[in-house]
Amino acid sequence: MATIKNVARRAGVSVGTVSNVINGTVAVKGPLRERVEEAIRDLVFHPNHAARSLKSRRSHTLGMVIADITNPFFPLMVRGAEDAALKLGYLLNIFNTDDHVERERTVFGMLRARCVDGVLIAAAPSSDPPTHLRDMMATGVPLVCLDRIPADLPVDSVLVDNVMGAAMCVRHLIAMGHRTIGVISGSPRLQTAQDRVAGYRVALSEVGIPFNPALVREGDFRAESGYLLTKDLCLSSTFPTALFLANGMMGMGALKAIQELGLRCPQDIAIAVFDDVPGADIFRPHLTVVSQPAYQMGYQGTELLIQHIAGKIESKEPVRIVLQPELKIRESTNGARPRTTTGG
Amino acid sequence: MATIKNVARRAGVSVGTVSNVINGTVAVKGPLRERVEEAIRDLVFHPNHAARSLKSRRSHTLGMVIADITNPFFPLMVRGAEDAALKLGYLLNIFNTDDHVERERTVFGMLRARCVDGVLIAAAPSSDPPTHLRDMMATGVPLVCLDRIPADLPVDSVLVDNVMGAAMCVRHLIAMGHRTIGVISGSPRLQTAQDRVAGYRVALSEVGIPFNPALVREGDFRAESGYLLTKDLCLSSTFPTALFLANGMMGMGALKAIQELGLRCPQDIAIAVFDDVPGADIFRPHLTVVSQPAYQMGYQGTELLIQHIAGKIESKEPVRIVLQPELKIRESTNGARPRTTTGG
DNA sequence: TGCCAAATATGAACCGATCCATAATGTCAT
DNA sequence: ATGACATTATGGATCGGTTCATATTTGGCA
Repeated sequence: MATIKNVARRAGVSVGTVSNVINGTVAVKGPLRERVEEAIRDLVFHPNHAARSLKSRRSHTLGMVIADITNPFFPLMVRGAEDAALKLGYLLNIFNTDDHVERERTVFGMLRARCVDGVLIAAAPSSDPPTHLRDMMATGVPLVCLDRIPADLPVDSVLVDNVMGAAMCVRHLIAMGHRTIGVISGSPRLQTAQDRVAGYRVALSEVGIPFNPALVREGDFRAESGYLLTKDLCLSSTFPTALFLANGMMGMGALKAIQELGLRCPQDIAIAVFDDVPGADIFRPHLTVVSQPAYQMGYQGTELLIQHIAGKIESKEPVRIVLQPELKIRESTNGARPRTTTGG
Repeated sequence: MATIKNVARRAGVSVGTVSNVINGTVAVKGPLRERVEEAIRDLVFHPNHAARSLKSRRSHTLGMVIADITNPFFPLMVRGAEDAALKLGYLLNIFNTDDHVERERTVFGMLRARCVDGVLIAAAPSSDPPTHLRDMMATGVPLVCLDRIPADLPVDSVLVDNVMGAAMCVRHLIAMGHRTIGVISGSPRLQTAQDRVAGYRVALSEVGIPFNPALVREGDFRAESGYLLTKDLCLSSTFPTALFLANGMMGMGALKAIQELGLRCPQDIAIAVFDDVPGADIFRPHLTVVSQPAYQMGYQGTELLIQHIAGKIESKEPVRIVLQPELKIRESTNGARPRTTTGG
């Protein structure tokens, strides 16, 4: 591997000059510059990253901490973050924690040893105070939280407006004439799940429909629970004409349940889902969803983080970027009025 | 951040001794060792990674080059690689190239600058000779190819036995009594696609069924082509009783086509698919598949790479690990004999 | 033409580890 | 007690960049 000294010798200049050409710290002009650039090309010189970050104390590397890349929500987010990072000259180190706080702590130790310039994290839900996040920030390493914010931590974040997304879904169902709308939520320990139920209630109250606890089921964001609870709800006495599922996997489960119950969708029961699902465009009926801008979340989170690193943000207040989900109306809510209104 | 000098001063020893304690290069004994360890703990000392790799010329970092993390095949592979890397004290840098050879070249430049100790790559298909791979190897950076091997390159690799997997699928269909078996393949430019058709032919020839070109359709590994070609094949004069789809996305498309044609699966037509698909366990009929050990591929590829880095492999011959796919018999081929045999 | 300030190039110190030649210490036989 | 040898600790050179104080060149003006 060619070093900066080789380049300097070949170009007949000092190492300092080569460094200046590379970094543009000081303008190097005319023939000198050309000779240096030629030498760099001839020797296929790549500045040694270790040497560079040793002296400059910046690694041009970001840490990204997520639960699990095999969870279909994360690849898009990671891709967005990576595209932004690469565009701005940074590189991403990805770590899976499976939502274990202990793994998070371990990972943070590594990030520190590697001198990452900043950290993106979709933090694990935890009742403990997030001391490792706080410590990292105290060390002066900028942090951006994606999707979830730990309680009581003044930190930059990029979020989806879960309340709004859920409300968009339910408003749409209401606009289609539904009045008896069931909801299958996630664990109330997750802020995300709480917000989506809140959005459901907002939409109902806007048009004066009273909240009916008998129409609510608490799931766990997995297909199986969507399947079981949809059956449960459809076989109960308060039979809904429409269903709002708080996440995509449960939406798939609901679809399966409805098929097995011999119900037609949307004629017998309409379905709207929070979160798009791979394969949703293959099976009938195509699901009406609000889709989360996961790619955007990764991309904008990374931009924000790098702005902080570059010191381009002076505000002492934590920055919060709230992204709007997008309602995609498809077959599962469309083309039929509810039974109770028109007889479907 | 504490440095090794701080630790040395605090423990009242030389920096060399601290280094020896950390790396175990030379055994440091008794009270000295204890004092050093205590100082390390007190100062929460993490050796600076940049300094370390500058001097030692090893970064304990691997590059991983894939097409696109949002393609559902890759997350499992990445997760496998990451788990193996972390276990062995390495860290993974992931790069998406979208299968563009030019991006691959750019990425290889970065990998070089970062002094990665080795590279895992699921190489983009290309007609050009893979000079960047060759150059990287010539520089002494070990390389392991995953899933696909560039032609004419003697390189370590971990592969799935595509011929065998396809043959397993088709043998199973034959065992269920089918004789007229259609195949929807991928682009013949992909070795993978070629191999899967080869496996199809192997299974047929084993039992003396002649190969019938009229039963073959060339798809492109996307759901849409599976959908269109399944309709095409089912409406053609050589109506198959069973179908082998060369990848998962096309399998989803086939399922949709069959539903729309009003055919029952497996009674009217059986389906077997290469490659598992997310959501395959939700929709009926559940698809019979051979699933690729993507996690294993990442994990074992990384182990192999690190063995090479550690110089534990002396053989000059490239190592090739061939993983066997697993046949998962589910509803789409089960529980019914083909029409032509039993009248279904 | 000569002088001074501004602009530009130089090279040595430095970042924080590793590693090796050398020094110091310890062990044992004589 | 002493020399010979093995064992262990030391400290300085080194990796390849960046950076800044200093040296050199350039250009404008009297």
